[in-house]
Amino acid sequence: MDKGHLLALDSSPRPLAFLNLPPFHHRGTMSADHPSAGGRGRRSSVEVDFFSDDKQKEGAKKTPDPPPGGLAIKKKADLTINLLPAATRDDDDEHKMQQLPALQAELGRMNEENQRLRGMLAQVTTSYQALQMHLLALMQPQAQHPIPPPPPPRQFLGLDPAPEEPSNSSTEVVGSPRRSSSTGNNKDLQAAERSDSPDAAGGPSSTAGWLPAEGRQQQEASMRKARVSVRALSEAPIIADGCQWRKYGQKMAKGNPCPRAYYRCTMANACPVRKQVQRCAEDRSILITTYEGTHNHPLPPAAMAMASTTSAAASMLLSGSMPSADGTPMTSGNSFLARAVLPCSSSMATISASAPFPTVTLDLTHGPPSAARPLAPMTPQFHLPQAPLYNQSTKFSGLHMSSSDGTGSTPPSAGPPPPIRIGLADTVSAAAAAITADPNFTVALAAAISSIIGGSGGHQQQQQHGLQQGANANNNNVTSSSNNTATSNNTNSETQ
DNA sequence: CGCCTTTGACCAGCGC
DNA sequence: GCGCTGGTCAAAGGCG
Repeated sequence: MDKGHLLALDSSPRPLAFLNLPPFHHRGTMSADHPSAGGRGRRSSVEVDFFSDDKQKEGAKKTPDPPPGGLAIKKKADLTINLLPAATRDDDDEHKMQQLPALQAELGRMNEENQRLRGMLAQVTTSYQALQMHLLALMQPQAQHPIPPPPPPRQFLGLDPAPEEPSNSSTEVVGSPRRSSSTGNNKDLQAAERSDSPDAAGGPSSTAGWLPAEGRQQQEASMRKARVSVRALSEAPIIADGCQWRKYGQKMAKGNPCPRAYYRCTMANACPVRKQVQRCAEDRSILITTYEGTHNHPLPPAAMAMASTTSAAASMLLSGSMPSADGTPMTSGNSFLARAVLPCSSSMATISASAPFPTVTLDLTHGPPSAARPLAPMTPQFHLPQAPLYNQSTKFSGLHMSSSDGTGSTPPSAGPPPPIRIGLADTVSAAAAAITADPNFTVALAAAISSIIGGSGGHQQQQQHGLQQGANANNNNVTSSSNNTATSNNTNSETQ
């Protein structure tokens, strides 16, 4: 791991905190549109401190004793800029003095950039919340509904940004799932489960609890269940995501020689969460796992990584995929924002606008987009120390939107609808989820940010906060618990 | 004995 | 209406 490439002499074992942005930072490209850039900053560095809170402390620790009476370039500047051997010698003061103004100016610019990025992050967070509120408003079609009651606080993780308790809900069951439940001994339960799943657990109906029945019907008719499909390189028959799953069926899907296995969560009695596991027909090393529904029970820490990731993805989908009449999801605003934040992304998240199940596909199988490529060697894989989620050669890449068939079996680039960009806030959510899954995602984030400097910056914890505020307001314990080790994955079935 | 997987059958949606 | 397909059920059997 060539940390030096990225960490800018930060030898601490902490997750990425300094982002050694591409050269344009040092050329002032980033500052071109920033009138305030230029040489006022005191504490400055070529490092862009996305995580300044920690970093400021760290920086203070690292440089407890600034050079006495000497150069104004202190602290982190020494760490990153004074790499020239000549500049480190006392007898080369003249050289230092020559460099000083330029260095100061550069440091100032960097500081400004840092501040600006932090400001952008705040804006992103704010925008996300605003978008989410806007989404909620949009989800009330012509219903002069009073201010919706806030979703009940939950500790559960799932695909629903704000799900409601699935059980003992007195609200009528509205909207029909993709198909009515079949007959059978347990069909009533199944029907109730399915009805609850979209209503209470399924993302699209997450807000249905407080929507008028008509509005809910419309909403469900348009959005139904949200799905999150994860494509990961894995030799294992199944992705260990920390949950307990029970296989209840297996089918041969059309167009894929590999069977599709159906699992349901068994961590709680009536947990509506299900997942499908299938190998990619084109590349059998790729395991496609599609999640559907929301857990109605607390999750072990190991499961929270995936849950938060899928939750964020579902949120991304739901908040950006309010289908229009022609089924086109995503508002133009979202698209614009997404373009702003992830122009470099190419293949991380895809969204399927196709009914009946809007689906987000997280493609963890590709290398990083070109913009992040220089950083790629830093994080070839996303190992999740506390959870086995991504420890199966899972790779992360960029974010982008396209269409798939909703089953997760279609490659992200496939599908008739044109690529759709995800919303900025959703991107933040997804990014935050990924960060939750693995701190190394900051590398990719850094690359994304650095490549689109006019777009967004990020503070890891703030993004996580944003995720938890928006993508899943209920999984506040994701971050804190993600450090715990849990090996509760008892999934041992095989797809093939 | 309980939990799980396997697997054939069944049902519903959808397209023709 | 029919066939295809996806999704689910449930009996049977395996395993610890």
